[in-house]
Amino acid sequence: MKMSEQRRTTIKDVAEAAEVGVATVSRVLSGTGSSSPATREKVLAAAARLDYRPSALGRNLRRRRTGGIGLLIPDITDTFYARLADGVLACAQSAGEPVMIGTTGDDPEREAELIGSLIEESVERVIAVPSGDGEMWGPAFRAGLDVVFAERPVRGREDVPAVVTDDRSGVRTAVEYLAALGHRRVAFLARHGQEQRVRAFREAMGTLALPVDEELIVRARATRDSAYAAAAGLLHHRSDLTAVLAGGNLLGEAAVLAARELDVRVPRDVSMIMFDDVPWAELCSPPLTVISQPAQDMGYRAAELVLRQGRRTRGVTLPTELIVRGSCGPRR
Amino acid sequence: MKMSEQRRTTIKDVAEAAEVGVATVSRVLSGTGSSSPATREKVLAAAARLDYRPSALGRNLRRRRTGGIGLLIPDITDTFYARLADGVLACAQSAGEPVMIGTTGDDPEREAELIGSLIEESVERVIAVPSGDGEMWGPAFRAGLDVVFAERPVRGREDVPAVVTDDRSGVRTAVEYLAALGHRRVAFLARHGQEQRVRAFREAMGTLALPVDEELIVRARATRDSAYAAAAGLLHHRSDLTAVLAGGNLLGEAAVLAARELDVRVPRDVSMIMFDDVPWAELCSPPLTVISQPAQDMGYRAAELVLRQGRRTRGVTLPTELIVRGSCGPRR
DNA sequence: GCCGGATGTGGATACGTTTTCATGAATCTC
DNA sequence: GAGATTCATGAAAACGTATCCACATCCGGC
Repeated sequence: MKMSEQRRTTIKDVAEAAEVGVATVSRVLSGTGSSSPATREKVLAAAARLDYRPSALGRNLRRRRTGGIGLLIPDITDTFYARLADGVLACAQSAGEPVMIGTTGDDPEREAELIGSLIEESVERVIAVPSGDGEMWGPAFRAGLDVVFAERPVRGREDVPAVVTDDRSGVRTAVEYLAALGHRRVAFLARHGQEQRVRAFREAMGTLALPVDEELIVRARATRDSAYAAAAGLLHHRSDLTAVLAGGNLLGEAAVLAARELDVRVPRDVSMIMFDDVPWAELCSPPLTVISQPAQDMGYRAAELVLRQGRRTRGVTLPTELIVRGSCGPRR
Repeated sequence: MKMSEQRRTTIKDVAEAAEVGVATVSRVLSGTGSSSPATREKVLAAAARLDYRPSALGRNLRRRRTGGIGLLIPDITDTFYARLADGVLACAQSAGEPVMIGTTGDDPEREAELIGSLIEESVERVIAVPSGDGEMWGPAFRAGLDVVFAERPVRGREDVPAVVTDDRSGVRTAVEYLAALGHRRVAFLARHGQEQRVRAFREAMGTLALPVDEELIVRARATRDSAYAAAAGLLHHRSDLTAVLAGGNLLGEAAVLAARELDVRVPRDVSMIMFDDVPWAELCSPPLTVISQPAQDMGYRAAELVLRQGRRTRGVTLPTELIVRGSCGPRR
């Protein structure tokens, strides 16, 4: 609702009330330069009395940059990205920095639009889960943005710091765990863009001398429908598989759902293991064995990186952890 | 990463390139006022050639307001609020408006800080799930913000439009459903701040001539730990109850978890019904019967309201829907 | 007691845009 | 065809801040 428009108190008002110049007020309030204790006191008192809040608008224009950080994620509804965003917010808010958020839906075009929007707003610091390839980001770098990638790097942009999970180690742990249970026909349910994990999967299978059947590597788009279709197709047509590794919580959800729908019993008929630990993994029956990823931490670290972009910094790789619950059993 | 600083192309550059005044450029580009087709053409060509993007900074300062909308939610990790945020983002992005997001953790103090931050940034339009009472919002109204509340209204601020679910109808539907199954000892697991639903619960029970036992109305804070403690306490100490109504998905999750932990079988020992439909409700066993709320729609509607705040508008109440799955059975 | 440096201060400017206002040209009206 | 009206246009002002620069004051050192 709208109230009466009353002119906002500006730095000028404070200057008059404190009987000093605006420059002095600015210096005192921003802590730059020097000022005598007496005037400092006067200014502070006047500012408090008038309930003065400096306008970010004026400051931004003068500094030619908007404070705060921009955050671009594919889907806020996916708990993984929600936790990532939560980490970013935790760090940003404790630093008093506002956060501008946008969802790309994993669509490079929308990503490009959002990047443009950030440039227009002169947001200089951006954390993004990139969906497009390097060229979407050309304008961003040309505009001088400080970018940190999260979850995935962008090939061809290795110079941009990225905070990612240790995909190779995570996948290897999962595959080794399944192999130890006797599984040989392992399927990988991946999202488009998870090529890193697919490569790691092939590598891990190879290392353990397990057969890599390319038909058991299925890709889906980042929607529930697409994930379900992929999972159902896999379970329906490939009855020789004995274990499924899902590349993310959406894929895992789809796999559990499809298994139930097709009367495939877990873990008796097929074992299941999923990337990303989520609250419902404990709720479904049997509880899901997962490779947990520190999503919130990932966001927090990315925010730290982008906030102190002073010194040249390389990316961070965060560890995964195998959490054994009840969805994997010995090969039938 | 940081690239070389090159002066951003301004409206002045475009004016020179097009051999017109800056005022004309502004008019053409913003579509205000009138201009001859010839000059319009020249300006557009020059702008395109220079790849000009108007700076939101300058515009904001001139207009004395930041575009876009501020969004304040308790917890982005709670899928309900994530879906709400998703709705807001969907509407805002299709209108080309940036969104500044903040999480309050249901803490009035943090909420007040975030409100202050929004005022400082001159964000004029705000959608909020309020945690504090009316007085937190005093400064916001004094600063002339356009506020729309979501999910919950604020008592004492009935003049502020609010987009809420039809709590009374939702609760009544749930209670009637349970009553029809023969349940009489029904517990309500509520979050602090859900007093509206608690009142509706008492009312519905009364209408059906069921006993209202205040000890069966339990409140928790908005964290998983608190929710679990409340649910476990309820199931542990009150073995005479035969049905539990959870006021939100966090509470429902806790109830399912606690029931499993305490070997309480659903629905044989106790029936369960939960506010808010979430993906995992279908995954757990038995699948959870829920009162679904249109969370994403709620966000979208709130965004619509706050964007066309031209004419005085009242709030919106959205309907709920009972989705029967497998977690409710006849009274044992 | 004069000079050089340090220190505190305020006037003025710039940031990039939108909008008001005045001006000149073009079109219309009777 | 003269006056009235519309139309397109650009110069200039404003938005609120940070910072450069010049000035004034004060101090210690010789």
